[in-house]
Amino acid sequence: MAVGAVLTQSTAWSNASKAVRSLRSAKLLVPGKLDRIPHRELAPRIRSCGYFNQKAKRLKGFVRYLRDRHAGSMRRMRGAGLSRIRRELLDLPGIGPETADSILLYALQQPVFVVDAYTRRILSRHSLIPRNASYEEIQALFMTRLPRRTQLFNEYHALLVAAGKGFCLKTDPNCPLCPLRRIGHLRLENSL
DNA sequence: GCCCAGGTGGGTA
DNA sequence: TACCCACATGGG
Repeated sequence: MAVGAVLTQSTAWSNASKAVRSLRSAKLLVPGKLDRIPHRELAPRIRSCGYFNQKAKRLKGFVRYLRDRHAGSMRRMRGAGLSRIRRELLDLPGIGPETADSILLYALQQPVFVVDAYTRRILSRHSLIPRNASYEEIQALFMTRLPRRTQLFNEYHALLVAAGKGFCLKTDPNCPLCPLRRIGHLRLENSL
């Protein structure tokens, strides 16, 4: 999940998932292996997700951090505490807030809301946030209004992505699972 | 052939 | 602070 979070940066998941499968088939989805493999061998492996030279460096930066700070163990990393891990991740080159929060939510099951381009676009077009709202402002919007539950944040993010892609709304505007209907439950109208 | 995709960081004004 | 741009491939 952490590798996928880096590889999908500004890239369709369909392309990132090919790169993840390539790493898996080569049995490289192991921190120690990624740490030791030379850049020149790693980069071609993840070619399909684009920006492969940058992303190879970012992956190696992440596993080096995992090795040095958390004994190479995602389990140990998880035990280190949410705010500390988030700060550490943001200090890594090529790991910004969305990638850091994706790792926290999806790889470490921490209750953190992931804000992506779809989230920003949807809220902005419904005048729920100003155009220049910061990542943290948007994140706080959700985190102060929803129960802090990993599974709930996970589902909300998935629904926003679905809404962003135009799923559901186009096919059935009355669908009870319509993402925008769910977001309406947040009572965001008076926020920010 | 053109446009865009679930970012990030460095450069410039 | 606010843009602009490089990074790069694959699919519609």
